[in-house]
Amino acid sequence: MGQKKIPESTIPRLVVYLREITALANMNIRTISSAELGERVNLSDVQVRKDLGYFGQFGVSGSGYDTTELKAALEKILGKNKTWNVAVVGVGHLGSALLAYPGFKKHGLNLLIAFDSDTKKIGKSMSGVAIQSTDEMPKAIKDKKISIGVVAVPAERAQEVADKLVSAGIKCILNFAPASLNVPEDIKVKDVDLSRELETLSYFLVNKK
Amino acid sequence: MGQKKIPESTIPRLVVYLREITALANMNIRTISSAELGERVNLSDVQVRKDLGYFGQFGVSGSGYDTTELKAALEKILGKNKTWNVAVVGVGHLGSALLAYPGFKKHGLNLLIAFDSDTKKIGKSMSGVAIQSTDEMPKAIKDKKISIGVVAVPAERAQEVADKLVSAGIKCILNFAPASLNVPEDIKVKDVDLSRELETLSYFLVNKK
DNA sequence: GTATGTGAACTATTTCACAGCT
DNA sequence: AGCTGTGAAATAGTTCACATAC
Repeated sequence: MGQKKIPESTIPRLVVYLREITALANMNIRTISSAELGERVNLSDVQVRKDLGYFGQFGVSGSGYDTTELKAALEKILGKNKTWNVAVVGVGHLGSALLAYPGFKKHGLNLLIAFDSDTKKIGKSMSGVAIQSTDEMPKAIKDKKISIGVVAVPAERAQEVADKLVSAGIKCILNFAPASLNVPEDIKVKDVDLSRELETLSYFLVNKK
Repeated sequence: MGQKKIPESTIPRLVVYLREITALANMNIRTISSAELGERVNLSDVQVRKDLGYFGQFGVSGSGYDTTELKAALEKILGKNKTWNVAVVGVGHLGSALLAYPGFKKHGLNLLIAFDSDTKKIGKSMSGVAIQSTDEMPKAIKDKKISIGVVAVPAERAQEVADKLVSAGIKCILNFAPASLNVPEDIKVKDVDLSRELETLSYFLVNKK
């Protein structure tokens, strides 16, 4: 029989649990209850148990969760034992900051190539990542088995870049452009949209009691 | 009678509508239907109408929405006629990129001060923003009427910075640290957490059919 | 006694279906 | 005819309540 459907919102919470559990394990804390864990990450004890419950039974009644066990389980669930190849498209202000960002490697993501259409940049390399012409994208993405494309181009060019990434066989897109990308159902898009966050805050400030 | 409750998730969509409507108005397109607008931002026509419906009746049966009218209405709703003062805490790699980011001003947010604990930086200024000692935070935040605090310090220091911001009277926090901040109910926190996004993508790649 | 795991109840959000306006 | 606005239905997600395990 099929496992019950896992809410979308559970996944980012698992990431948060893993972060906290890792810190606890490093402090040599052996077990933790769902209530304590929840308190540390501002979630209820039930939420924690429900989220974990979608993936198995990791706890021990009466004492809680073993931190090293739960850490291992969460790492497995989140695919931290696997690595994926990443390409960044657009080496402007943001793009070059991303090339220097250590977080990709830290999360099992190999930033293998960058693309740009500026001939002054093509052929050079930044933070150890070679910059190629956008024209070479389809071939390079296939050759290097890239699964994640990072869109760091201006909004006007974002859709066209997304189309190219998709047709080259990318599996998901991390989109920094303030644009709504249109992609096939089976492609996952994660928007990182600072303007959106800022205006949401502005709404909150205007409308708070 | 009170207006029906507005879903949290409606607000970021309003931002997206405004972005699209602004582009349409600039292209001298006068009216648009909810179906067309929805198609452009990958949402259903009903979703668009429901979202707008929480704030009033902006459309005309049979023809759709007047772009300039809707633009004005959305700008009002999102508080784009107001401005707010912002302080950035932590002038490291990310913090200094934020000081240079033009998006704050573009969205009506005045980045007035930055704080850091590094004595080499204190007293200097970057991208036109003066850097003060973290010790001066409470007073400076009150004096300059800062409503938004941006947390750009390492995870270990994030909670302590958040506490200081809150006790200084800040209204909301934009948190770039990979940490779960604990704040009073009436303070709005927006997390911008790249690690979280990256691991979510990793989960997606591992678990896709 | 303490804490997990989980159906059932509840709440939030989205989608449907259609009445009503231009 | 074309499109909005909105109650009602459906779906998704969270919280409650409690049986069960240590």
